[in-house]
Amino acid sequence: MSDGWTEPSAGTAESHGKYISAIYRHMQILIAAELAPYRIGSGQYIFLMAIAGREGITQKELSESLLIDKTTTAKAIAKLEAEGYVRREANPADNRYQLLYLTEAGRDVVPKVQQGLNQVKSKASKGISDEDYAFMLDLLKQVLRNVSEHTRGGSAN
Amino acid sequence: MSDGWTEPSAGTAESHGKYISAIYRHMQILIAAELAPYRIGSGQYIFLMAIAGREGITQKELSESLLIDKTTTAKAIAKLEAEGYVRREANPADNRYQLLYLTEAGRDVVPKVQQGLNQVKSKASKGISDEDYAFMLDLLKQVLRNVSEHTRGGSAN
DNA sequence: TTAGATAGGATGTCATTGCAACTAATTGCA
DNA sequence: TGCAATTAGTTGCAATGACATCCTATCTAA
Repeated sequence: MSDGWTEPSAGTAESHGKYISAIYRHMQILIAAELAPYRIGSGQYIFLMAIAGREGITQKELSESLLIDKTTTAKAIAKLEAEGYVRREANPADNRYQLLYLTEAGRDVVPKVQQGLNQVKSKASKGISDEDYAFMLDLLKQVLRNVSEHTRGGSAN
Repeated sequence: MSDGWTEPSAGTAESHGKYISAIYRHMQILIAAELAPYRIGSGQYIFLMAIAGREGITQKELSESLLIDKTTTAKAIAKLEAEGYVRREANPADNRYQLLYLTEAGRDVVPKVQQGLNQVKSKASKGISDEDYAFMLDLLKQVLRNVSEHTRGGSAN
């Protein structure tokens, strides 16, 4: 649709990449600002919420379900642990891995983080109907499936 | 709906954030791999294409139209210049501005980069009809408008 | 039992990106 | 005219995140 550069039939036209990237960067800023009071960065909240959703999860499982590199996971968990929100517990049956649990402070902060995330979500989805929003999520899921198939971290790391 | 954690009416339910972030990260990887032969990273291609779309643009204008911080722009342009794809020219009327142009090598590489981006786009949009894709883009644009309103870089940097 | 394979993690390095603070050039107002 | 404010761009620093590589613990097979 005329952006300056060409557009032969299907393939060259406007791509989601530009918007995905811009939205991602702005969301990072909004979330970081929202969670700064709890000393939780935009790179950690997703792990905190995932652990809240299933205590006793391992780093490997986190990496797989969030499609994030395991070393990134390791560093984020280390930060959450340093802040006192997450606790590691060696699995007595297999000392190679450690089970992740929330601390008291972690359990206290999770609802606040959830609220902050809701703030950001409601800002971001203003002017979009629930149906349209749900439809967009479905399409984004399809895109994610497509792109994660083509990268190393597609299913594991 | 239903991911493990709560969902009081509208606000807590599944959010685009998770998908945006995962798609962004995987796209970065795909694009970097696609453009590696030309020594153009995932952080530079968007500037190259924007300059191709309007030669003589300034860094300020790039930052505004791409919604990217001006310091990020400065660094990306420096890399493109170091690779010999972009050339800076001082504006004689106002020495604060530098006008950006493609070099010969830049003009040569642009179609190849466009092709690489098309590759990535077609991988990413597999299984999505043109209509649905266009609809998704519209929704993403709305989300971007929403989030960019709330950050410093909303209109400028 | 022990060598090799496997798996969870940790560490070092690099690219992308944003913010604070700075420089240099231009503009505007007294 | 002259100095303060504005504007374009740069530099230093920090956070996010991926990849390569290494360490250690566990498991498998000879």
